[in-house]
Amino acid sequence: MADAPGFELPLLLFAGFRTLIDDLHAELARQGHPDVRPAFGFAMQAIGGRGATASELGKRLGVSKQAAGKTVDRLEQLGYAERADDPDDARRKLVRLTPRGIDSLARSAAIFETLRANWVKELGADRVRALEADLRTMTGGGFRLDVAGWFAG
Amino acid sequence: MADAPGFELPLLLFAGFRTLIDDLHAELARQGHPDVRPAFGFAMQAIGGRGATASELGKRLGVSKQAAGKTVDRLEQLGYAERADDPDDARRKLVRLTPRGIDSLARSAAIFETLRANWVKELGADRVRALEADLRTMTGGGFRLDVAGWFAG
DNA sequence: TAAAGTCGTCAACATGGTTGTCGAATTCCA
DNA sequence: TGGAATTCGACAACCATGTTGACGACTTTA
Repeated sequence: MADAPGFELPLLLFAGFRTLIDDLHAELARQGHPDVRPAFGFAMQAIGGRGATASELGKRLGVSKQAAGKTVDRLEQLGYAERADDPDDARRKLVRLTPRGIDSLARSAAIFETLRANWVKELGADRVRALEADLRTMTGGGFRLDVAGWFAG
Repeated sequence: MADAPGFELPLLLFAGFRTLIDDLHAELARQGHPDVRPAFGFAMQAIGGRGATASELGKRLGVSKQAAGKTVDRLEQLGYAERADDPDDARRKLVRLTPRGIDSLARSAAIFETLRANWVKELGADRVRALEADLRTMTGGGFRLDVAGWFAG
């Protein structure tokens, strides 16, 4: 059997990514978080449990502080994050996840475990481990969390 | 060694996709196509050698005909596509790739072969074939060509 | 031939990215 | 210690891309 054409490799990788993210959000919606968009999950992950300022968030996501601020606006509006004044530095405003935001992150982590377990059941643990190892080799393991802007430019 | 946490799997898949697409566009830029954005490559692929109407393009990309029309505007503006009246149906306008558009597609195909060959050199042909086969298993092989809108919603 | 459907476009809007600017607050250093 | 440099968050203007809704022009169909 001939090798697959080269252009299939990126499409397959994206299809895998997309399948996992779509499954995650379908299950999140079922568990009470129908408003979480993929972009929000990435942003909340970047905010983390200890909170972050808009500038820090921008650096972590690879976007400008202004763009990060807009994302925070959106998260605040949906009840997943809130802003609080920093008592030590009056310029800063600390963005923190609300209990609802933390809940969605915890559920996401659990769902990702389930989804990976599905892959293991389907492909076998060795193949999944090999797939992860190979991708780590080819990508250097540096995770960039910005997605939307990168594609459209 | 413990298994990787579940959330790494999608990040690794996306990192692999992104690495390939970034490498493609770096090389495309070197070969005289610095203006091609990832989204344009997908759109041109969807237009194909025989051309398409804006409505068809929208269906293939999974977006509205209006959004497809805007993408065509952009491709036209950059010299990668052109619109022509359909002699058989005065409502329709056929979008066709210009020679420059066709050139960028041909170069993309060649570059993807080179990139896959790099993966084979690094990982071995068996591992790359296994990776492709596993991803085909988990995704059903249905390629969706819309990317940008899906993520941000 | 009249009604229904399709095609492309325009308009209005949402989202999310960019750069530039700015006042306020903090840090640095001579 | 006090002025200069830096940093933070916000505002504005702009671009790119998506959405719906509407509409005129043109088929297709009943």
